[in-house]
Amino acid sequence: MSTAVPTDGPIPRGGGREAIATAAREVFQERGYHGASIRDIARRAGLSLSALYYWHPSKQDLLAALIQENTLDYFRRCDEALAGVGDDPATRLAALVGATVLYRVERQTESNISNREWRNLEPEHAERLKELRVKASTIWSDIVDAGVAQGVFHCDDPVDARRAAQAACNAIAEWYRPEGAVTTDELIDHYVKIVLRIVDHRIS
Amino acid sequence: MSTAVPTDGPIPRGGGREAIATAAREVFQERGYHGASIRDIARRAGLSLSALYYWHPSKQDLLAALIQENTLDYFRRCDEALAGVGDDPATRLAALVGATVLYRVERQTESNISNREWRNLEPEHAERLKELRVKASTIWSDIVDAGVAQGVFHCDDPVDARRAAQAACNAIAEWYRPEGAVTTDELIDHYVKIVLRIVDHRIS
Amino acid sequence: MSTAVPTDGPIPRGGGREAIATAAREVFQERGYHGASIRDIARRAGLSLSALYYWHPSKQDLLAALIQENTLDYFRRCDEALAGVGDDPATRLAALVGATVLYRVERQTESNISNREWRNLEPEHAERLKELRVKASTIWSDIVDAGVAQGVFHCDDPVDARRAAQAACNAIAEWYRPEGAVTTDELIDHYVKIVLRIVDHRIS
Amino acid sequence: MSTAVPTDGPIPRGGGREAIATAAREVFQERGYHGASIRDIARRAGLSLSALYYWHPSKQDLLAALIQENTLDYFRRCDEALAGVGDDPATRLAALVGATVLYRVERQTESNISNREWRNLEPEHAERLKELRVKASTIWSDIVDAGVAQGVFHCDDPVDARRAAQAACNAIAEWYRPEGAVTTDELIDHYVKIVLRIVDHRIS
DNA sequence: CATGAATGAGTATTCATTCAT
DNA sequence: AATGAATGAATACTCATTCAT
Repeated sequence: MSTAVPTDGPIPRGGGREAIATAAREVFQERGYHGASIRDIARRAGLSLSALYYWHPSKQDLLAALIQENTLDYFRRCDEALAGVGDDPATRLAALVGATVLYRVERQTESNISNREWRNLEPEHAERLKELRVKASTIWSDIVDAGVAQGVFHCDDPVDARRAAQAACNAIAEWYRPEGAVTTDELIDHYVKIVLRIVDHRIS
Repeated sequence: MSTAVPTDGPIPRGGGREAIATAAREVFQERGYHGASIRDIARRAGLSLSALYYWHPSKQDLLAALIQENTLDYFRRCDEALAGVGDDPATRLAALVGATVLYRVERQTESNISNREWRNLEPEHAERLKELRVKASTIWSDIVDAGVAQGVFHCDDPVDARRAAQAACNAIAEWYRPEGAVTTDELIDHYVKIVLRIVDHRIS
Repeated sequence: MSTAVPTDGPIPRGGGREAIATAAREVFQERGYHGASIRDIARRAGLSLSALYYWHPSKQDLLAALIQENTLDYFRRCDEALAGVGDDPATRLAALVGATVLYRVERQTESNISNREWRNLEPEHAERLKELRVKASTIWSDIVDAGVAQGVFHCDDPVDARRAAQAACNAIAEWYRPEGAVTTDELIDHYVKIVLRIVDHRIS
Repeated sequence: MSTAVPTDGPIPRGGGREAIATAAREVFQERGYHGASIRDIARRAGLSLSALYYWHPSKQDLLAALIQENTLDYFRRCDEALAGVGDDPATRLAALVGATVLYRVERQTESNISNREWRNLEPEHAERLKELRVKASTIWSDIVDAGVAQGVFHCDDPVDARRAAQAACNAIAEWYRPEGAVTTDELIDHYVKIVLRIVDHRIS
C-alpha cells in the first residue's frame, strides 16, 4: 500500500510529521479542538491512525505542539519586523501591527487556532506554554507603555488600549477572506491608523 | 432519582426549561459546544437526560435556542440604550458601546457563547439565525456610517473601524473578571473613548 | 431488534444486570481479566456495549463487583456450614472444608475468578475489598488456631498449614471437571481427611 | 536511540536474548500475559521493538519459550535433588518438596508465570509443551504411588493427595516475600512435614 | 543485529439520541 | 412532565506485528 521511497510515498504533503501538522491545523480550525476527530486528521494527512500516534502521543499533545509552533512563528515575525525600526514608539507600534496583520492574513488558520484553542489546553500544557501567552501581551504593552511614558501616546488607559488593539488585529483572522477587495497593504494601513488612534498617538 | 417537583432537585433553578438553559450556558462556556456533553448539562440542571429531551429536541437545538435568546436579549438592551439619546452619532455610538460593555460584563457567559459558538450551528439553524448576525453588525455600522456621512467620524475605513470597535468590545467577555480593580463605569468610560477614537470622532 | 416486553426480551438470562454478570463471569474465567474484551461480554449477554456501561461504569468496576459478590456468597455458605456444628475445631474445620470444596465445585467459575483475578484489581478497589481477603484467611486461621490451642491440631506451623489447606482446596476449581468419576461427597471426604492431616489432627 | 552494543543499553542485562527474557518475565508476572504489552517488555529490556522481534517471532512464542525454559530448569533441579537419595519414597518425596519449595522461593517470578500462564498458550504451543505438564505431575505421582504401593503412604486417595501437595507447594510463589521472617530451610522443613502428612506417611 | 516508521484490527469508553412507560 | 433502560456510531488510544533499510 505504501511505495518504497519515503520522501515520495502516498503521503501528500511531505514526511509524516509535517503532513499531520498540516492536516491537524486544517481540521482544528474547521471544527475546533473538541469537534475535530483524530481520525479526520489522520485521514486528511493520508496516514493511518497509528502513524499519527507514532508522531504525537495524544490529541492534546498535538494541539499543544501546534499552538507552540504557531506562537513561536508569530514571535519570529514580530522580532524581525521590530529589528531595524529604531526606538520611536509609534514606528514600533506600526511595525508590530503590520507584522500582526500580515500574520493574521497569511497564517489565518494558525492564527485562529492560537486565538481560539488556548482554552482547550489541559493544565500541564497550559502551564508549560504560559510564558508564550505572557510574551504575546508584553510585546504590545512594552511599546504602548513606552509611548505613554514618552508622551506620544495620550490614552489614559494603556491596558485597555492594548487589549483593544490586540483584539482588533486578532479578529482579522476570523473574517478575512483572500478573495475580498482590499489588498494586504491597504489592510495594514487601515489597522496601523486604527491602532495609533486607539493609543491616541499625537505628536504635539 | 429526582423527585417530581423540579424546584426540589439537586440544583433548583426554577422550572425545567430554565434550569436547562442555565446549566447549558455554563457547560457550553466552560468546555465549548463539542466539548460539552448533554449528560453534563442534564446533571448540572438536576434533571434526567430524558427530561432535557422533553424540552429540547437536540443538543444543536439547545445551542441555537441559547444563541437566539442571548442575541435578542442583547438587542433589547441596545434598543433601550439608544431609545432616548437623540440623533447625534457620537452620542449614539457612546450609548451602544455602553450597552455592549455592560452586556459583556453582566452577561459574560452568554456573551462568550454567542461570540464563540456561532460557528457550531448547523446550516439550518445558521440560516435561520443569519439575520441576527447581520443585525448585530448593522446596529454598529448604521451609526458609524451616519457619523461618517455627517462628517463627525473622520476614519477613512468605516468598515474596518466598525470591526475593530466590535472586536474590542466583544473581547471584554474573554478577559473580564468581576474581582478586578476597575468598576464597570470606568470600563465603559474607557471603551467609549477608545471606540470614538477608532472612528476618529472630531467635532471641528 | 428488541421486543416490547422487558421481562422477556432478547436478553437470554434475565434482566440486564444479571445477564451481564453471568456473561462476564464466563468470559473472565475463559480468558482472564485482560484477555476478556468488554465486547465479548456484551455480546454473550445479548446486550449492546452501551447497555453494559449503563449498569457498570467500567470493566474494572465489573470485575470488582463480581469478586465482591462471589466472595460474599462464599462467606454466606461458610457461615451456614459453621452455624450448627458446635465448637470442636476438627468438626468445624471439616465443615469449612466441606463448604469450600462444595463451593469450588458448584461455583467453579466464580471460584476461579476470585482466586485468579484479585491481582487485577486496581488500588482503589483492592483497598475497598481488602477486608474480604483478610476474612477469607481468618475464617480458616481462627479454626486452625483454636485447634492448636486446644491441643487437637499438632502441626507446629499453623500458618503454613492453613496456607497449604487453603491452596489445596482452592486448586480444586482449576482441575475439577463435572464429568469426572468422583462424586462431590467423595471429594469432600478426601479433602476433609487431607486437611485434617495437614493440621495434624490427633485426638490422643 | 540505543547504541549498537547490547550490553550498553539502558538496562544492561547481558545480550539481547537474555535481556528480553528477563524483562518479559518481570512484565508477565506483574501484569499477566494479556496485560503485558510487548512494548513494555522491549522498553524494560532497553531494546527496540524490532530487536525483540528479531529474537522472538511473536509474543506468544516468547511466552512459550519462557514457560519451557522455566519448566526445564525446574526439572533439572528436581532431577539433581532426586539423584543421590536412594529409593525410599518418603526420602524421595522430601527431596522433591525441598527442590520445589526452593524453586518457588528462588525463582518466584518464573514459578508464577509457569503456574498462571499455561492457560494462555495457544493450541499449537500447548500441544507441543503438553508433555512437560504431564511430567510435572508424573514426578510427583511416581513417588506417591511408589509410597502407597510399598505401604508407607497410607492415604486412600493418592491422586488428590498429590494434587493437594503440589497446590500447596505451588502457592508458595504467590505469597512468599523474601523480607519475611522464616528462613528457606525452615520453610522447606515445614512443607516436607505437611506433604508427608498429606500422603499420610507412617512407618509402622 | 537493529532500527524508525508505519499499519489494521482491536481496546475501553462516551456520545447524542430513542422509546416504552 | 418525566424516567430508566437501551442503542449504534463514534471517541481517543493501544495492540501485536511488519518491513525497508
